[in-house]
Amino acid sequence: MSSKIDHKAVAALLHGQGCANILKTVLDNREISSVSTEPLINTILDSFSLALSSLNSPNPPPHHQFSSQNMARPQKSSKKKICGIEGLDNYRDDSPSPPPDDGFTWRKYGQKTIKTSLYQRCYYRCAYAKDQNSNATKRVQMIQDSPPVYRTTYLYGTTYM
DNA sequence: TGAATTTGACCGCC
DNA sequence: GGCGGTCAAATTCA
Repeated sequence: MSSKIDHKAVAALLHGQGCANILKTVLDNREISSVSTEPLINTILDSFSLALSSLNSPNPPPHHQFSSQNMARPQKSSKKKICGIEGLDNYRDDSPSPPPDDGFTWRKYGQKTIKTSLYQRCYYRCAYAKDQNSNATKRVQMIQDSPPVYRTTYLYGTTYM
């Protein structure tokens, strides 16, 4: 039980670390004028809040991006072909650029044109999913062209076979 | 040559 | 039947 919570906390911390790296890159490149840093800062703070909440309580905290409530079709995504998963969590992040390094190594396994969107959605899976017994996946989709906005949806699934 | 990516097909849910 | 998500073979690249 606690291992599940630890995994979620670690995942949230890694996500926050990745966002911090992105923020650092943005600041290093003086991209402040073209890229808003506020969403990144909020994401970092949210990641820490999520991690702390995961450590303190098995129940996820209310969260503006913790998307059970904002996901368009959360039931479908959580049911599809993900067998034996407990505590499947979604974490959504809208950024001006796709995160180059968010703490995980991702391997792309699919790309689809979404009916309700003009842009294609890319599907990534943790490259070490088997080693870490993790079903973490993420979906990256451009939702806006100018200025570019990429919606990254993380799904942290832990299997107990 | 091995690893990563691409892409069409398949599966299950609504 | 339509759609989104995943699989797996084919292709590309270092």
